[in-house]
Amino acid sequence: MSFVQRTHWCGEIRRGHVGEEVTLNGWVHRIRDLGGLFFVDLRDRTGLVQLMLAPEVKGQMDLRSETVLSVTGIVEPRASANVNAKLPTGEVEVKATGLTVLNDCGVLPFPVSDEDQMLRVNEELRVKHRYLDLRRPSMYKRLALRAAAVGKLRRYLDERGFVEVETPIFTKSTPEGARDYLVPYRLEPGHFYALPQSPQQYKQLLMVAGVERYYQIAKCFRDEAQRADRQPEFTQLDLEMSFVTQEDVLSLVEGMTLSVVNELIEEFSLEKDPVAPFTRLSYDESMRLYGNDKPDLRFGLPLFDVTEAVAGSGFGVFRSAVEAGGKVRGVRYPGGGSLSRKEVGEVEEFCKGFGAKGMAWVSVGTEAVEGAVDLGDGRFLRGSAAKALSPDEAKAILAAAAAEPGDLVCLVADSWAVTCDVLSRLRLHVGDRCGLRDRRKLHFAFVLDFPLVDWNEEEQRWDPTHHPFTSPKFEDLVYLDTDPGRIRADCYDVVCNGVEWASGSIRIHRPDVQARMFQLIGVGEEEQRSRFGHILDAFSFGAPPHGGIAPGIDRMIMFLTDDENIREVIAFPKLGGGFDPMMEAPSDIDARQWDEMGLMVRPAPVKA
RNA sequence: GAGGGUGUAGCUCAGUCGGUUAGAGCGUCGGCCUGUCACGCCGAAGGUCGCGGGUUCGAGCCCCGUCAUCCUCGCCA
Repeated sequence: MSFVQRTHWCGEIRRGHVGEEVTLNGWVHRIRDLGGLFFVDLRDRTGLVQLMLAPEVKGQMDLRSETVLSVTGIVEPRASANVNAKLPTGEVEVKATGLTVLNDCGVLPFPVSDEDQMLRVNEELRVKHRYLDLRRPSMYKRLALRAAAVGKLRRYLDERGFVEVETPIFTKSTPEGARDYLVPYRLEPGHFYALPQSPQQYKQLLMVAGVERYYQIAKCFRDEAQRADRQPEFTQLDLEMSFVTQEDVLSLVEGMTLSVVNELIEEFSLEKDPVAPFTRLSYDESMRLYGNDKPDLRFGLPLFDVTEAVAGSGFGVFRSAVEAGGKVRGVRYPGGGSLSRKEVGEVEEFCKGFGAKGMAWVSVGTEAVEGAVDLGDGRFLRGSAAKALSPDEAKAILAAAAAEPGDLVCLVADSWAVTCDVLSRLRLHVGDRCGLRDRRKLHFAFVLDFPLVDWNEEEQRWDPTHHPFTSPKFEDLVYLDTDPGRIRADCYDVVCNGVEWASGSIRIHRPDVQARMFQLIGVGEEEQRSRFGHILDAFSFGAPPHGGIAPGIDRMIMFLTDDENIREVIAFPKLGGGFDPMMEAPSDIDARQWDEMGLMVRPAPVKA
């Protein structure tokens, strides 16, 4: 079928086009039928323009939402009273002279033209009819933003001598980390390919291959439970460099991020402040000040530690925690002193929900209200711990917390790990409640010097924190036999606003160091051969020193769009169980395919 | 694997203490309307109250089970 093709885009028609004949192609966004006059907002991917159809032009044609049109007409100015200030094209309209319906549209499953209502429409329905959902300008903008982001990343790296290399999707299972997605191998039933959880080994092999600077926009596959920010397949900017130090990798990724993100903020008019150079902090600092390895640095409220000050306290909860080798740490809740008992109870319940045995609290005021303890310096203390603490202890806590009158000071006494976990979450919770997590800010930071290994209590062994090829810091190798937990790695994360964005490391390139690493994490020679033989072989042929990093593309877009759900930034996402309601995948296969693959399904085990 | 929320018209939701024929807005269909832009006005159609079982004289509502979905914990080197 032939049709008249567009001479202009809907969204670009302006006063300057008045008098011109234009042809537009697009979808009917919305209709206003006044009987003798018929208005259509015509939409293409660039925007909307109003068409005015006289009765003789419109005729008996059946126009409804999402009908596909080719329209020819004259651009006319609107009378000042009729200007629509909400539209960039609102000063003009196109008076149609010719109109062709290119395709009709059925009754829609949801209101495509109403962005407000679409915010509440059931997700499953949106994903099932994704091709309609993506017609919305806000969704198209996400696709365009993502494409621009990937394009800029590629350009940035191309200009710096990186080579984009594709690595296989059909690869080998490495039973570690996440569950693999498996693909049956027809020629040898019982053998399977695995889809890559990341191209980690390939990129290191490319360094052995002398590529020196590699990157890839890489799909990664992990068969694990879903979360708001996790999909079974997701995209990373995977990159690796040879003959580099940690500093080289960091400065590259920082420069790239600043350049690309700031250009996107500008070009897409995103409601974000320009991104500043990255903050740097060590893993230890991060745990001490924020309780986790992905701090939200948009606000302060660092955790504080009063273990020393309350070690001999009359407050039994604190004393016994310290005697058991634990810590007493806390976080300040600005203005929390005005919370009711019930509200403070809710904060305590929040803490208990993450494993705290309880939460002690004090609040400080300047008036001698009933039940308050006089600190003798014009300040008065209330709270669950107020009476049990000595004035010196109380003052030490207030000083450590930097508490001002009116603040609530929340304290948790427990093991180091529990205080970190509970207080890091409480800090974010307080940040939310106090409105400190500013949507305009993107605060990027490097977290450095992660431990090389951590102790796996269940298995009674050391596990790699990152992966077995991560290089230890040379100067820390002296702890290898005496205190492996103290060895730091040349390993780094980029975090943004409390979310892990990128993770990378300098890799081990010396066989003797690699052998000691395997020894430390309890991987014997036989297991090394079977699981890592190919890469160890490769390293024996002159592997250069190398390292890399892999930022998440989906999350990068989420930062920029303020989406809290990763589905919003993926064209065709899957639902919670990994199900795609549009394609109806995964699906059964036909009998012949079962047969060809040499597969059968075992009956489900009977539940106990 | 565990916990919580949701499930009523095409969409978004209301539905009182368990009690008459399950409602509203939007959309759809029909009619009217020459300056609308969330057009307006009049009218109509449209329901397996997720599914199965139970309690009850009577269940959208209570109970048990189940399915789907969302969020969280665990998990994700």
